[in-house]
Amino acid sequence: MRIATYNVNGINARLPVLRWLSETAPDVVCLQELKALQDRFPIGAIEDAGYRAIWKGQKSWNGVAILTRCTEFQEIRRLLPSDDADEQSRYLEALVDGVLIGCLYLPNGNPAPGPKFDYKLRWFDRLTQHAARLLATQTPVILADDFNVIPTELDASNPQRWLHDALFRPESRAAYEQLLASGWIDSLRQLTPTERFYTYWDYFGRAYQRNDGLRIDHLLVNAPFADQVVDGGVDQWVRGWEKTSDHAPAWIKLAL
DNA sequence: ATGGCGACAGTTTGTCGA
Repeated sequence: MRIATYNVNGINARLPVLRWLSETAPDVVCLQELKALQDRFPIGAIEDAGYRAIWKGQKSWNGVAILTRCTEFQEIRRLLPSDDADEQSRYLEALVDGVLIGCLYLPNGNPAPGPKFDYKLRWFDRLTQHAARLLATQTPVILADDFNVIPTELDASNPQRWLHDALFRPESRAAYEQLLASGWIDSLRQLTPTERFYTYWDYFGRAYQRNDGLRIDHLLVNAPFADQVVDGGVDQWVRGWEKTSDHAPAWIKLAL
């Protein structure tokens, strides 16, 4: 089973998403930043591409979706627990052929410090609490995300530039480390322990052409199933297409 | 700390993202 995560930066501005789907055909796809109301999700085009989908839209911002070509496809939850007042569309969870898939879009958190950074850390705490419950299941679990966290200095072309940014501040990195320590493996980093590679390049200044990027989109797997991850990578060339997102798709392949 | 660029809302400028 091949599982991909892709922050599309506006699903309706992104015809390249359909091209990427048809050319790479992942079994499961987690999308973030739909930037579309619920009834503006292009379900017809997605189905024409061979996928079923569940999605959670929102006006202007955020929005997440899970797409699959697999047989078993059951929505589990549409909200991250512990804050009923949180109205931002950032979490979806589904069971796909025996694998529990969490699709999430962690808040950016800038400017930091400030209320947006506080919201990011609170959201992260709720995620870590929920992830602990998921660890109790005996099934493989994949958390596929735009995490908006640069985990280490190996994950940015110029780490110094991001020292005071919400993506790289000590609190954000500590929250990510704490989540991993609670029983999760950063699967792409496990496959490629020492090389720099990125999933995001800013639109400005020909950042992609200069390979001035960040690794902020991650696929976490619960530790007991980490040895099932047999391959993975970033479909980096998609970032070079016209009218493309500022992120590139990242994916892993599970042996099961 | 700013810059710079792109999407969206809904009108021409503001907000947000990373």
